[in-house]
Amino acid sequence: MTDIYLYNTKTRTKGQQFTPIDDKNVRMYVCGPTVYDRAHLGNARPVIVFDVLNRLLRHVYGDKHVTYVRNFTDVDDKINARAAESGRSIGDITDETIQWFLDDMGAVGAIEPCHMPRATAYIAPMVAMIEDLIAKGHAYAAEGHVLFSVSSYAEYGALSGRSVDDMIAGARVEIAPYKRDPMDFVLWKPSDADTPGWDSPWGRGRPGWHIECSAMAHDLLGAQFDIHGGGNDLTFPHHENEIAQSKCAGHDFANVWLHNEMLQVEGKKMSKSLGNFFTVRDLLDQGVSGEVIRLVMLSTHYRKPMDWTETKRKEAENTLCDWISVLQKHGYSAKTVEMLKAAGDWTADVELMGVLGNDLNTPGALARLHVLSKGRTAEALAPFAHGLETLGLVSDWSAVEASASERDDLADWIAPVIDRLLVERSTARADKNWGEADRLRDLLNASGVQVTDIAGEATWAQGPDFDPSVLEALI
RNA sequence: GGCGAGUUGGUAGAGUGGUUAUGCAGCGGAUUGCAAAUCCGUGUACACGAGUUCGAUUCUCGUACUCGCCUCCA
Repeated sequence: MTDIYLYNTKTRTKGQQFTPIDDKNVRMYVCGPTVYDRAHLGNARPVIVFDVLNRLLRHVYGDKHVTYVRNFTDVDDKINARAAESGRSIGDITDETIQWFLDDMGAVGAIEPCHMPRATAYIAPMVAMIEDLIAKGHAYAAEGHVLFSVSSYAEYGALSGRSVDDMIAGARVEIAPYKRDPMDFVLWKPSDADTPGWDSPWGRGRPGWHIECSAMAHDLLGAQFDIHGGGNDLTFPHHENEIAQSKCAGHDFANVWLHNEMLQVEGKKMSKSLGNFFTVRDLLDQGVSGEVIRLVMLSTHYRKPMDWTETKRKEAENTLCDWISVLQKHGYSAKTVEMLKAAGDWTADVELMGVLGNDLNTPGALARLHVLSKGRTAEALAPFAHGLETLGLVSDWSAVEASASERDDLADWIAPVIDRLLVERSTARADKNWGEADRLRDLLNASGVQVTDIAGEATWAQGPDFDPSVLEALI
């Protein structure tokens, strides 16, 4: 069995081996998106990171023994603003955005979590939790708001390593007349007639952001669960506040906290003002495949800042192309994989899984894949193929087979023309007319056709720059 | 100001108290009519200073620089 070690933000160490509370039901909660717009590339990082962890946990504990929850925050002032400016209903916007998110994340190979709760479906548990916090003296109502009293929780700041005194000195906190303490944060806030609201003991209103995750995690995973994940920008205040709420409500909450580092683009923070802001959908539309996006993401460890660059995109495209062609050469298809499974040859590479289990060392796992890809037979390549599938880089083996024969999709005139040119070249070569032979080869290369000579036999394949119009112009 | 992370060879990027990361690029070789493709081989690396140690890129402390968060942006 693969041992798993995870860096726990709470203890700031990789520490001891991961041991689930219940190995028949390993539970993980990851903060999902606020649904008001297309997911940008940075949004994809935690999705992919925790998808890898989900796959690893399933590998180790079994598909049936992992519960993965990722929420949708579908009540938020940004959504309200988007609705107001577009004139569309909030429901329309959130429904559409959720579908976009699922499509885009599916494209980068993310398996859907077991549960994807919407915050608006959990208002009642949130209200109940807030009432409980008030009853226990950790929260108070004021002017239609309910606030969490930070001073009532002695360990506030433990996750992020901050002290309340320091933060107040920093003075970047919102001062409001209804707050007893500037650090107190909102659990419930009043809604006017134009904003979505639900009836509550404190009047019509809507929940604060932090209480959503506490309530949904509790409802779906129980008072104590194994892993809580998210981007490291959420460490404070979001996760700190979740912990305060849940602990004060009497829940043990998450054992292990994981945070991925941020994503940059060409060395700079992705931002609209720098003009380097783009969504996952933008890349897909440009023809960058989801697998390529995923491979680039996996090439940097999740706890380090990752830089998205054009160079990396290109390299990932080449690597993926090489890997797939290795498998195609050995006739990989859905049937091949089935046969390997039947023969008991569909096994994980122990070293690869070990590397992955060591705090999700995906760059190390990719290095191992490079080594495994040197296998000489279909059987010898099984751990390689298995590894590709485990990392989510290949999900459909019949597609691998299909792309090997995509020559069939070319226009009818192309293949015969290329074949004729190759025959002419063979004749020239037989006559030792090297000038003519090379002219024909250069012509094919110029149009992006790869000519490969093996044992005197010439074959061809479309290169990445294949352009039939160049071929047409040259003949 | 507070908190945290990082600094590895041309480049990307792992890792380790003494032993080959890996990819790309480069160089050499096999192969080829010449190439391409493929295969094999190959590197001068661990910011700086001090300390611990038989031995540190790897541990400790300090310095410099970079970056992130503290603004309900993952």
